[in-house]
Amino acid sequence: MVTMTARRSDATRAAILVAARERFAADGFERATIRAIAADARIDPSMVMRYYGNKEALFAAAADFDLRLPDLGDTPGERIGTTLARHFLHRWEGDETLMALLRAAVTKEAAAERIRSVFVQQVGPVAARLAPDPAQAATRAGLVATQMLGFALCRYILRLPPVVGLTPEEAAAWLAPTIQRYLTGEAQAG
Amino acid sequence: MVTMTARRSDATRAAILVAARERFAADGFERATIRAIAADARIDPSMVMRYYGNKEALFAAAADFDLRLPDLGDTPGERIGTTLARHFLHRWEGDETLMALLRAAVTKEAAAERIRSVFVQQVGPVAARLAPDPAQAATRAGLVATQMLGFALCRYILRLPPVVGLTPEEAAAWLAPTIQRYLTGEAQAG
DNA sequence: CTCGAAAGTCAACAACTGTTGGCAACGATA
DNA sequence: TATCGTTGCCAACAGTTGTTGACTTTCGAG
Repeated sequence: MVTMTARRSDATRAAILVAARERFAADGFERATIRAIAADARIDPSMVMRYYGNKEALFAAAADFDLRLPDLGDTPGERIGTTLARHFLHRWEGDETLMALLRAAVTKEAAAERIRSVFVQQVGPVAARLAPDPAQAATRAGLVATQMLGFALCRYILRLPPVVGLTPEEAAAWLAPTIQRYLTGEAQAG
Repeated sequence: MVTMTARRSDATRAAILVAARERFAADGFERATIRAIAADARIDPSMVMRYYGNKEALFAAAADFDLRLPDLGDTPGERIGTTLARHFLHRWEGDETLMALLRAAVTKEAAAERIRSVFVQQVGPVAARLAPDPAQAATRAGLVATQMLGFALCRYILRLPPVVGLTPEEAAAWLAPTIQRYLTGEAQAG
C-alpha cells in the first residue's frame, strides 16, 4: 500500500505533543522534564525518546507554530493598528504554543532564534507593505514586536495584575494606537 | 567595638555576588549552577553555601535592585515620556541585575513576584501622580511596563536585530510618545 | 492460527545538581 | 608562642535528569 496509513501509535504521539506543549508553556524548557511530560500523557518516558528522539527535538515539534497574520490588503489604513492588536491578542489567548516558545526563548538560544525568524518572516513582510519608508520597515516591525511581546510577557507570564485585568477589547484599544504609530506613523530620528 | 569592621571574607562575598549576577543574567536561574558561579569567582562551591545559605538566597541577594526613578516633580508634563524612556534605557544598559531578574522571572515565580512588587512600589506611585484619572493609575503603570519590559526583552534577551540596532537616542524617541500616552493620554474604553 | 513488526514496560546507566561535614591553612589576639 | 575563630578546600551524599537497551505484550497481515 502506497498511501500513508494511520499508525496505531498516532494517538500516543499526539498525546505526547499536547502534554509537552502544556509543560513547556507552564514551566519553561529546563523545568519541564521528560518524565513529567510522559506522566501527563500516561505513557513511559522511553516512548517520548522513541517517537521524538530527544528533548530538543520534542521541543522543536511542540513549539512549531504560525502567527497566521491576516492579509490586511483590504483593511483601511487607519484601522491597521486595531486589526493587528486584536489579532495578536486572539492568537495568544487561544494557543499555548506561543507561551511555550516565549518561556523557552528566554533561556534557550534555539528558541530565541525561532522567535526571531517568525518576526522576520511573518511580521517583516507586513511592515514592508505598510511602512511609508521601506528602509525602516525592519525597525518598525521590531518596534511592533517590543509592544506585543511585552504585553504577552506582562499578561501571561509575569501576570502583572493591572495587565491581567484588562479585557481583550480594552487591551486592543490601548495597544492599537501604538501599533499604528510604529507601523505607519512618522519616523523618529532620535 | 560597635562599628562593623570589614571582614577578611568581604572580597570573596563580593566576588561571588558579581559572578552570580553575571551567570544569572546570562543563563537564567536553573542553568546558572553554583559550581559555575564558584568557578567564575575562583573559589570552592561550598563557600557560596556558607556565605549565602542556598541558591534561592543567593539569587535574592544578586537580584536586589532599585529602578531609581527620578522625581519628575519639576518635569514639564509633555516631557515625561521622553524623560522616563531615557531613564529606563539608561538603567538597563548599565545594570546586569535587571537582566538577571527578568530572565529568572520567566520561570521562577519568586522572581516574577519581585518584578511585580517593583512595579507596584516604584512605577505605581509615578503613574498615580501623573494619571489624569486616579482610578486608572494602576492600569497605566501596567501599560508602561508592557512597553518597557517588552523593549528590554527584544533588545537584551531575544536580541531581535532591528531592536538591537537602535541607538539609545533613537529608541527613546520611538518609545517616548507611547509612554507619554499610556501615562497621560486619554483613557481607552475598549 | 502463525508470525513478525509495532507498541509499550521496566530497570538501569552516567552525568549533573544543590548541599553537607570534615579537615587544613591562616591570622589576629592574648 | 599558643589559641581560636575565620577562611578555604576536598570528598562525598542523595536526588534528579536525559537517555538507553532488553524485555514483554499487542495485533493485523499472510
